[in-house]
Amino acid sequence: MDILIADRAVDLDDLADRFAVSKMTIHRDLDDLEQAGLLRKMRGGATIETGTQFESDFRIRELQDGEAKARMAAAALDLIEPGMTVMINDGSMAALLGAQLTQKVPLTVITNNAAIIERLKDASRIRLIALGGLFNAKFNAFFGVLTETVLSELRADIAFLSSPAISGLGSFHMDESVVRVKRAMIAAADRRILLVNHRRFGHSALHRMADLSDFEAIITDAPPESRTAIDRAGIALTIAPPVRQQNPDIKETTP
Amino acid sequence: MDILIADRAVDLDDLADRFAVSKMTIHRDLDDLEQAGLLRKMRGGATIETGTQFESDFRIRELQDGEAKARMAAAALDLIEPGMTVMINDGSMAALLGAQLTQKVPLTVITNNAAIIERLKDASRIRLIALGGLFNAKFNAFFGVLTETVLSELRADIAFLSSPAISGLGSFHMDESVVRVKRAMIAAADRRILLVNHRRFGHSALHRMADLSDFEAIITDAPPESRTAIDRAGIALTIAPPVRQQNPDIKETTP
DNA sequence: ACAAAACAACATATATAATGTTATTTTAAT
DNA sequence: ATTAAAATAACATTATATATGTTGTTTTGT
Repeated sequence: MDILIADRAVDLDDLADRFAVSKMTIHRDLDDLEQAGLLRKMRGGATIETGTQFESDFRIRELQDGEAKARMAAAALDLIEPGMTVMINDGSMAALLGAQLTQKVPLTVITNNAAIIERLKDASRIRLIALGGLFNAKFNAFFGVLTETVLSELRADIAFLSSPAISGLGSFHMDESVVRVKRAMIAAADRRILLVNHRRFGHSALHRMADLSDFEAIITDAPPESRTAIDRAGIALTIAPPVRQQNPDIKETTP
Repeated sequence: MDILIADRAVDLDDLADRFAVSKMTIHRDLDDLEQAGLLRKMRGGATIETGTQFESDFRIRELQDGEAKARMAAAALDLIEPGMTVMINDGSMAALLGAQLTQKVPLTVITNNAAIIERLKDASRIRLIALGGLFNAKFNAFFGVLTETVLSELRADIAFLSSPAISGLGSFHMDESVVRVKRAMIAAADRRILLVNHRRFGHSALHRMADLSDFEAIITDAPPESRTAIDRAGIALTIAPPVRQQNPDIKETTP
């Protein structure tokens, strides 16, 4: 998917070559991704599915930058102590962090993220408070008035938010109902942390979600260039640097 | 679990014998079941978990009477028309009905049942409103103040409730927070239907959940004997009769 | 103190999933 | 219509995950 997003199209023979597998395997994998609606198979390769603007689909996003996300999740995990009440929003980055919460039990976890709910349901020593609401398949989470109402009655020690677009010192989102829930989370938490992938910098979107100064810290894998404005504004920045692919002992950190 | 429910206790050596496996395998399996809270390991065997009175755990129940449940679900489904807002509570019976809701789309479904949420998440033409709350692993659903609060702001055309204990003209439940959510559902629906397995008749429990007269109809697979009192009280009763086990073409109806 | 039971650690077996191979069918360009 | 590349189907192979068994050691209740 990374290659496909970068090049808009991939060649089947080339993929078989790169990954050192047979063409049949590539065929099967592309079939699966087509089935999931992530690409369109063409004779000799595949192209990105039309309508999938800038990697906006969560199913694509969760296949991207797995390594960097793991680093960011680890950095976020350092801020969590057993006994805390932790709030986490929608998104694949958040889902990854959510899955690792079992390392910090006992914990109370509040989330509208369906992936996290499913994952933590049967975890021991985790009080799981699911935020209900109207299910949104695109973001794989629950939103709406119900969600916002419930959030107004809750309080968390720390909230982890993520954002698809960072521009200047603001965070943006394309969906109004998502923004409202994120804002409700910001209002319901004592400490607020923003998790943001380097790809998100320099993008904007219709709705302003928050100012970066609303957050106690920002965890990112962004390269130095993107961060100067933030540094200047004096916002704490934790960097989980993108990992050099050639390093063989990376894999041990992926779960 | 069947043996355990029948005999109240099982012997480890005996189990290894019956299933023709090593004692170590029995040890491990019993460990898993203990972990799941279904039994208590004792030296030389296991006993049924205290508090698990009469097969009360949903994980046990969902292994029982699959066929009768399918019939009851079908009867319930007849009451649902496309376009309705349907509310469904916790329980394995309810989960089975929930899974079949895709046959009546478009539909708005409101539920606190984790199995139904998971199942209907990616169903098309179903607006899924999940009731949040504190996750309860025993009942595989969400409960608590949050759930009740949210329910007070919702309204459904029809609600399907289930009950673990029917005694006389009353319905009972052992868990207070479950009762509160079920009551909130009763209050939030225009029409109310009770689904009740024949095993549940003649049992009672600490908390009264509702009077049978609160329901427009009761769907059951109970034999005539259990129902005389209900019939006399003039409550509508739909019977989905228990299926004769010897019929080989039963299985095709189980999903 | 001592058998029986429980457990841990490793070995083996079984089941499941992923990948590869080969033969056959489909496809697009001539 | 012909044909070579690509796609597919069916089966073989390999890898991985899961379940079970074995052995030796520790714990437990009498």
